[in-house]
Amino acid sequence: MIANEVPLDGRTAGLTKERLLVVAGELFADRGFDSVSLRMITDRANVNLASVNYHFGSKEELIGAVVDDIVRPVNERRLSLLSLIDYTTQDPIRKIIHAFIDPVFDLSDSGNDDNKYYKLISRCIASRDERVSSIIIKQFPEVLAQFVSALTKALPRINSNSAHLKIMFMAGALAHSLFHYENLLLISEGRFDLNSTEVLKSELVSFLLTGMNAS
Amino acid sequence: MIANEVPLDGRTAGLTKERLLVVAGELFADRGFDSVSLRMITDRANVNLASVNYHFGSKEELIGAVVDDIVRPVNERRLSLLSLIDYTTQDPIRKIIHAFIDPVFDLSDSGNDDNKYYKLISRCIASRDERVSSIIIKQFPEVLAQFVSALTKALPRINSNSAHLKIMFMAGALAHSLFHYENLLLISEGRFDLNSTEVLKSELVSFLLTGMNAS
DNA sequence: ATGCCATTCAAACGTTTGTTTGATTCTTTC
DNA sequence: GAAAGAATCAAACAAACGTTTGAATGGCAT
Repeated sequence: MIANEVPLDGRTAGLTKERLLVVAGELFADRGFDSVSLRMITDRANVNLASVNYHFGSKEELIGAVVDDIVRPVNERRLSLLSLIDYTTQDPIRKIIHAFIDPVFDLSDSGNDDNKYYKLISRCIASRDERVSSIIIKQFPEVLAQFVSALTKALPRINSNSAHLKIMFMAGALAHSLFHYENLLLISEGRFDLNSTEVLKSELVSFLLTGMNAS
Repeated sequence: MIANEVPLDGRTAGLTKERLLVVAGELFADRGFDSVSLRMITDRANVNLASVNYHFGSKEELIGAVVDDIVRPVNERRLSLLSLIDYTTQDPIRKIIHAFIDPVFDLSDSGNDDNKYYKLISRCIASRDERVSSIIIKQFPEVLAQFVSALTKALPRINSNSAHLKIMFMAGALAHSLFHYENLLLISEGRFDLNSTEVLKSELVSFLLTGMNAS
């Protein structure tokens, strides 16, 4: 073995597949799923074109794997955080909001300024692409139902329609602001001191917090 | 002349171009810009394939025309409504919100349940596609700046960062809820009585109204 | 009627796409 | 070390794409 390649888990198996997932994620985050060809992905990943179909079966399944890889952990974390909430303590609504948005903000790209995970997850949340929403649609109704239930516990007087919609508003504000975070920095031309997403997050929380309590 | 085709305005000129814009808008709204081929459009519009390039030059310019056709009037209406606001009267924030969202909700598809304009405009708002955002990006900074300015007049204590972000939150909540309105109805399986977007709109307004006033 | 210009049309163009193939290389196992 | 299996590779595949072409068609002014 020449060993000029970095082994991942002993065998090279899994290395190519892993690289494809990573690189595809980066490109999908930047340009969307359709605009990125398999050749772009395999070139950048330094793997053979055929390896996509070998490891994943098709481009669609690659997209599915990339989306599932980022959406599933976020939704699992959301439900996990939600289940920990004690509704007898103060400010349960704040905790509900954090349960929804923290797993997204916590997607760290090791301090990188243009966080590919932010772009990718917000692209997924906002997507109406059949290939993406078919994955989202499997998980989101459960997530939505749980958060509606949580909101009802925290605000007994809220009705179901209103609760559903408020969760959607939250999802939209989250996805949109993260998605266009870069553009916002560009437009502002430096007038903005949002050097980290911390400001964005705290503004979002206070915005949502009052919104949730709306009549 | 066999006259088995329906004439529109005496001459056929303009008919084809108009039909292309309409049909392309419908398909783009449903499936996005990439997934829709020129052949789908021309088949459904009953026009020749080459007419797209004849009338618009390219697919990209067709997309641009469709997007501009829906985005420009909305933004013009927004600025127009915004300029009418008297900040000495009560509740200027409510008027700001209405100036932003009403032009979108007013995009009527003659009472059609699945309003193609809603889908299309929300797709545009949420899009990061270069071809779309290149059009959005020309208009939105001005719109954003005007609304930030308006928000500052209504809430003198607000800072610029916060104002910018709140406009983005509003845009996100608006686009996302409109975009997934159909899905929301599907998920709810009838439990929802959102038989019109009126409920959505009033919930959105009250949500945004309190959110804008957040600390 | 004739010539002119705009429009439409069927057909083909060259690319690019995702996918498949069959041979080759590497790794593991006995 | 040889056989077996997994993974990689260059090459080619058919299909779909946006675009272009050149002829055919239409209405309209002269």
